[in-house]
Amino acid sequence: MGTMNKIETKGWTSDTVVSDLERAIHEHRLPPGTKLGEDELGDAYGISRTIVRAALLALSHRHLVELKRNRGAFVAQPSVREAREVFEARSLLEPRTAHSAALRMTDADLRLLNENIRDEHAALDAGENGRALFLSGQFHVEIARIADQSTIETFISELISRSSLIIALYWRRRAALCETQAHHALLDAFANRDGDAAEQLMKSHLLDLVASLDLRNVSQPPTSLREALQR
Amino acid sequence: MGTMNKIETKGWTSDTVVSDLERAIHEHRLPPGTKLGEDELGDAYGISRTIVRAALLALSHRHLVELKRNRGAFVAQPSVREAREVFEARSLLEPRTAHSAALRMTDADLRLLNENIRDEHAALDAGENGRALFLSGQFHVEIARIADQSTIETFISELISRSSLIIALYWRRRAALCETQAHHALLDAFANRDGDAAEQLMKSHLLDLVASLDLRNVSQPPTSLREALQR
DNA sequence: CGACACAAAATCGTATACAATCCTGTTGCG
DNA sequence: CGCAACAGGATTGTATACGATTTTGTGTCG
Repeated sequence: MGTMNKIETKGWTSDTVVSDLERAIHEHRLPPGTKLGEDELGDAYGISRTIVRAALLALSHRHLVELKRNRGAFVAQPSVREAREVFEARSLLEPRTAHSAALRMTDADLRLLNENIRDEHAALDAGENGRALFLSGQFHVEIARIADQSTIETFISELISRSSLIIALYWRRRAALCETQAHHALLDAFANRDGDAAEQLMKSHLLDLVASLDLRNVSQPPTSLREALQR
Repeated sequence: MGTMNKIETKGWTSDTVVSDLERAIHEHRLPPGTKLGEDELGDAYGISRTIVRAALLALSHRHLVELKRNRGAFVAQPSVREAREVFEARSLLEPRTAHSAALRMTDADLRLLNENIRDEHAALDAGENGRALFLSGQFHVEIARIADQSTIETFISELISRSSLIIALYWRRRAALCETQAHHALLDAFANRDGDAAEQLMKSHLLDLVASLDLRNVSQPPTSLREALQR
């Protein structure tokens, strides 16, 4: 367990490390609370701590990693409070953005979204739950891209990644097919260029998501004895 | 002009440097396009380039600074496109947030907002336009704080700072008193705990702001010959 | 005189060295 | 035997050194 293979693809820059780590976090290969040692990451990617620190700094600005002074970097563990805030922000941004996207939707965009849903289904069938979760998030980011709002896209992208952490911590049900259903309904609205329908569907989709979480405040700060054994 | 005094307050950490620079940018003491040399900043604050780079990285993540590889860091110059996007994002976030804030408003909050408006007016009278602009932005951030949504507050705070850059680049009118008027109207709605009114006022306030900008696409990429002499 | 080539200076990119802090295991004392 | 003090090791924080790239200045040739 102490060994960590080197990723010999070479050419790792700060940004690519960020993308790689973000994806690993998003796919739950790096669960909340995981320690991200600087030397360890440096060895893994074959780069010095300088680049690693820049990457960790970037991830901390996106609230995916928590930096504790003189203690190190850890995959973030969003609180119940933070979870509610993230979905509140999403509910302000995503419905209206879906509306805009529906009006700008091209056939190529529709094909892309369709492929996304197909891949997600395939991943689920193959038991690759992490990849499915990632693709599910990409669906939402893609909508912001189609809406042609890169600033909002940046925000949504961050919120999606944080949502993945929230799901890792607070997911209740195990039935995961509700996701693809909602996305399929959205796709129909997009195909019809029906902005109002898309907006409404996105709104209820987000409500369903929150409802599928267990956000009761019970045992909120249980992570008191130094993060409850780091996990 | 080549001299730069050292800021001898000591105890500069990465975050405090970020705050200091962000405020300077927000107040237009550092106009868009200004070069932020690493050695220069390091000397100014009495810290090494390591900390400076961390600060510049943070500012670049907030889109207040643009990093050009092997060229250096520059105060960002938002494009017309980006300007529209920023205000689109604000129009999605701020009205509903103002609604929430109105319902949670305490008397202490009202006093704070009132003081803010008073200070802004005083700054304007004293000819401190930069400080007035900063306070004007703080008004909006404060609303998000009162709404008790720190995630949204972070987004709005970034958008406000970026708006300051946009104003520096695209401001049209010189009459600046429209600002305090709108804020005063909002304060009234807050005092009445009237969420709907606050939401509506915020929405039109943002529309007024956009209307006061000159966002015609004419001469959009005039900054072609290496940023048109860096300014 | 103008254009190109080359050299020098300045600035950024990355790695590494050293200091500071924290964690852990051990020792000594009550 | 239990607890506190201390020492060793590990990890992060910061500064600095060095290499890479860009910019700028200079000289030569057409």
